[in-house]
Amino acid sequence: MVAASNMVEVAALVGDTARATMMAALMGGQALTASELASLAHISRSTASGHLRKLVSAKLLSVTQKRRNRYYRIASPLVARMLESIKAVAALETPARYQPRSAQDDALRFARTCYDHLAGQLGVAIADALVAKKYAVVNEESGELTVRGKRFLFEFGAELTPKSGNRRIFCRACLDWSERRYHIAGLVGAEIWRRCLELDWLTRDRDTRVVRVTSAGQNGFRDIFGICLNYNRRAIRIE
Amino acid sequence: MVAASNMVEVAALVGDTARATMMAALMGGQALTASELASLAHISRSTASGHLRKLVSAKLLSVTQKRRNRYYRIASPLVARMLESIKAVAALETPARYQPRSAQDDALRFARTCYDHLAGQLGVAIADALVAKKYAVVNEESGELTVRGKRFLFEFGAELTPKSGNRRIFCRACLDWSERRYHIAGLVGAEIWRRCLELDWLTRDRDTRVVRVTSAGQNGFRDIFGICLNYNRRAIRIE
DNA sequence: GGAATGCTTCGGTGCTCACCGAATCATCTC
DNA sequence: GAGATGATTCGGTGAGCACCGAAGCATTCC
Repeated sequence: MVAASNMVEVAALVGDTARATMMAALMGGQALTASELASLAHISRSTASGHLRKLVSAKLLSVTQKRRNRYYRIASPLVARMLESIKAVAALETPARYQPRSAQDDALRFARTCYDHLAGQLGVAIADALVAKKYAVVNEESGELTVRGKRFLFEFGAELTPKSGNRRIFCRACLDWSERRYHIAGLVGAEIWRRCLELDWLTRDRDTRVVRVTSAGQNGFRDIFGICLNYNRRAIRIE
Repeated sequence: MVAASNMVEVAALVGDTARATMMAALMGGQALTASELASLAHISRSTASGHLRKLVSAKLLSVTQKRRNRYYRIASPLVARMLESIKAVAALETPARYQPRSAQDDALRFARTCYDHLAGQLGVAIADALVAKKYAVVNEESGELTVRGKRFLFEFGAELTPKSGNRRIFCRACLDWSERRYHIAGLVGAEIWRRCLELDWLTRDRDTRVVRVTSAGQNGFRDIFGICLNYNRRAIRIE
């Protein structure tokens, strides 16, 4: 019924431990360099390079050159969805030993770091809240702060004046893998994250990118951002 | 972030031409024998047997023994969804050459044969219509006709008296792959299909399992079954 | 019981592909 | 320009696995 040829190629690309490990590492939405991916997958740089070339030419990954490094990332939400669906089938195979593991996944979905800013449900909720209050405009691959938004974040304690000589992008929309919606990156995103840590609203897990909300954060997000967090149920409501 | 091991195994299983061909052949929801699958994939029976054993033990396929034959089928909707998502990614890879192919897929989704009865949106709509009018009870892996349902189908022209010595299942629910809902199989399903052909409501495509609705069928399904077909948009509404 | 059919197991062959190290290319720093 | 860093290309090696035919097992028909 189907032209299976391409399907086979795609599945075969995922069906290798080294490649799958690299793609799994990229599932958080972060971009990583070839060397980082090589060491994560425990293979030599040359081998990794070959794998990455195949993955890019099959459009499973995309690559952007930045300075001397080449950053690889998942090419599209479609690819992420595919990897998730494969994972879902794989989870069926093993009886029930991986349930605790999935709790970790849930935590990652709830709140995690992406580079130097927040992602997951919490990251998306913050972006939504800023948009709802007309503090920001966030659409496909671009983001902007309104004047009122700049004042709001200044009062919140974010330092939004770019350091001299720093060409960093001010505000950018970053597609959230697990939510398939946008959260805020760039200097604005980084400063929100920094300030949340400073205020003890959030803490990081050791060795993972999981972010946890303190009770101070629970109150703070509700009072300042109008975001109601229910960590147990992983539900987020914007008032 | 993920235990990639099983994911790799699953993807590697799909990442082989022979296995993928066999699974693609099963995507219609039909069950096929080992020999049929072997010849479809152009491999020897022994090779096919090995592949099928792996696919079953990985729970991608399930197998049921019936008489001398072993019938293989897709193990769960989750697996079907995974294969679809892989196909979706594979379709991205090639520019736009496979668009016409997808029209064929749409036609299969709309109406197709499954063994000797109807499947696809049309098959599911008929099952829904019979349930809505309390002519049938259809739930997981079982189906039943009410007394009024038997009268209705008798008046429709279906011959529901089983031939003597025939142990065929009378009415059975059959999970529709593309719709993820049930359509009606067994003698009842076969007779509905036979009568629709007899009335010239439906025609088959040559060499495929695609079923097309004639204008007589368009009227008939609306007047007798209360099913409104809009083939262009592939939408089905039950009045 | 004997023949036919459907499927699986076994042993052996050959090809594909993941892997590495060394060399090369490209970019950035001093 | 020299040196450092990041990434790729190339040639060669080894292991895994798809494949087949022959033989064996199970079921059904005569």
